[in-house]
Amino acid sequence: KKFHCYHFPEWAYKTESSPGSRQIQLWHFILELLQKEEFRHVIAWQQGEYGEFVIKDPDEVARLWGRRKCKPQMNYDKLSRALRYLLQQEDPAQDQGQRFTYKFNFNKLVMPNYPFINIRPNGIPWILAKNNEFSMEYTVRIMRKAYESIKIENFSGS
DNA sequence: GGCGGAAGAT
DNA sequence: ATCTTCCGCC
Repeated sequence: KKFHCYHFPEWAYKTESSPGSRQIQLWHFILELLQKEEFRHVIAWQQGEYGEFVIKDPDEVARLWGRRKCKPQMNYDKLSRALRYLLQQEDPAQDQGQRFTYKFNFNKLVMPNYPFINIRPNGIPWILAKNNEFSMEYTVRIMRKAYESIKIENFSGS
């Protein structure tokens, strides 16, 4: 059976890419679950638009989130409220989704958290080359590499 | 189930 | 700022 999944760059899944030493952020936690095979019955990428995912077991996702944040009273009602805040923030014009489905906007949500990319207030990214000097060419090369790993890939499996 | 205002926590 | 909690409304 063929299905597709969304490839986000590896670094996006890593805990270290969560900004600073702050607490785990919701988008990052969701991405973590999405990445792991063992949670595919709980949450999974959805076919459709890029970044779309379905929560198959709302209670379980809420339980895991609550455990991670040490909030034993967490439930899907509260989790979904947080998700609504999160996704509204990245795309206020987002349509009301289907049941249990949400959509990440990778560029707006995850890209600003790329650990090596600095974003100026004007939105222009920059990366320092190894000699500690700014190079637009280097910046563009790294950005392109990051974007290339963002693609939909077909593969076989169960 | 899903939405979003309002207030509270960190 | 990023949720958490609570809740009325559809």
